[in-house]
Amino acid sequence: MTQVPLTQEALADEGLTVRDRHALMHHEIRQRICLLDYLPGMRLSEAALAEEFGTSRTPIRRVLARLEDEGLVQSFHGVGTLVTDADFDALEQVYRLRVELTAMTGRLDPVPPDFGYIARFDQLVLRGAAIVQSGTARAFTQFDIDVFLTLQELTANQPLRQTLERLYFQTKRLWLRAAEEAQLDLEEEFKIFQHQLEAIQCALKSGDVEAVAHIQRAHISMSFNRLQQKAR
Amino acid sequence: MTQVPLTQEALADEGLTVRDRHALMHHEIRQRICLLDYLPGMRLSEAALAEEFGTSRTPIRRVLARLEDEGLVQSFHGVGTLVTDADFDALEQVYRLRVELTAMTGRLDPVPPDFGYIARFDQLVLRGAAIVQSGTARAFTQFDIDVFLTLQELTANQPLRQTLERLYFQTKRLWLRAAEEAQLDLEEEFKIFQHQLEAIQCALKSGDVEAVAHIQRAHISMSFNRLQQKAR
DNA sequence: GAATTTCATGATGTGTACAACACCAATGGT
DNA sequence: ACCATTGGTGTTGTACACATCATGAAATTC
Repeated sequence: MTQVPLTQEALADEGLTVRDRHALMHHEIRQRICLLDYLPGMRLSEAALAEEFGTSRTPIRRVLARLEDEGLVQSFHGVGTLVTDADFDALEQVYRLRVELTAMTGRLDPVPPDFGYIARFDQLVLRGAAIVQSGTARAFTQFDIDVFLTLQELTANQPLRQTLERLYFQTKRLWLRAAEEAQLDLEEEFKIFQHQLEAIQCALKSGDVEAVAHIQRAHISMSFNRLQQKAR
Repeated sequence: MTQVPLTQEALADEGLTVRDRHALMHHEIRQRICLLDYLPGMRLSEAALAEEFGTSRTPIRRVLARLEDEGLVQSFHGVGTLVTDADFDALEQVYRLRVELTAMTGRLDPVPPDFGYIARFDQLVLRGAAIVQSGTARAFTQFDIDVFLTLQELTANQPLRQTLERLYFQTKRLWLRAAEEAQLDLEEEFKIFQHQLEAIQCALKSGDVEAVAHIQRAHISMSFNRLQQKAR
């Protein structure tokens, strides 16, 4: 798989509204931060990003301002826009809130999965099996993001989804960072995640959205515990 | 109490960093929306706001973009920036999430109140008593905002506070709107709120932050129920 | 030689002109 | 009389020049 400049192509596409272009750039930069392409502390140049995305600084600044509100970057006048440090203690609060909110997805406006959804999830399980056998930490994270976004569809509560998305991307960096520092047993992590996927798959087929939420909650909580253990 | 142009004075103050100016304008415009100075559907002119705050459109646009992320306004190219409609059904989700999250403030990183905090809360109770006797819906809402922000200090969990603040300002308009449409018994609402304040005061003095959270939760839930009843 | 000052450099923040777009009223044709 | 077209007007979105600020290296002074 080669690194294609998909963002430039996508932005060159016509028929995109202003909102879409903004969302695309936001999504792309956020993903780069969470995949550690942009490491914590790294300086993001507005001018460089503007050139890359084929626009001026103004739209880029709007995206960066949003990312700043979301806690992923921080701008300093005269210095630059820096990727925030994924501090463990500070993110513990985010993790704990995520755990509670995830459990809530089963109670607040759950969406019963239809056949198409279950089919898509089956595809994800297959893709996960491939990663267990031969996958990098980065590919796994990318996969984890896709799974998360798919599971988000099971809640119709928009503010809950929006909040969970913010929290997810704030914490996700922590895992990948620990993995790259070899603090985590990658193979074990893959297997655990795959087991979780299969459990969710089972719950989905019985239409039990609340069970899906509980499985997720347990997984997030345990994942954080493993992280906490290895960090000390 | 006269309408003083406090924002212009505050913005004219030196020694304010860029962040502070941004926060001031954000706070001011958000408050105007929630106090229904800017009614749902009303068009906010960037140029007019820029002139009022003594700046150019650029910083105003940043504030409006943030308000758009928070769901209070929505911008349309070539049309304008409109205050979002406080739709009841859509905000029901927000209300329900608020109820759950408020209960969580007692469990996630509660902050035991010190003597100074209790003293400040006593002041609030006194101020509330004055509103019960002779207060407008607007003054009450302003008071409610201050109480909310004070109670927020009882949680050290930053993301939880940030989330609750978003949700609070999204729903607060609904109450004031119903009150102004005379759907609510104002005097009754005042008394109920004052009773809640005194209950919280009692809980604070025994240092039971979790009880404070539960009282809040119950109040928010009941307040929404009264709103729901009167709306039909 | 070390401390201090100065200044060059590059970053974000701001102001402003212009482009893109939506709305509406006036106008012309049918 | 009605409809389509067209242009005027006001809005948000974008590009760019400039202001403001922080940083570090170089020059200067003691």
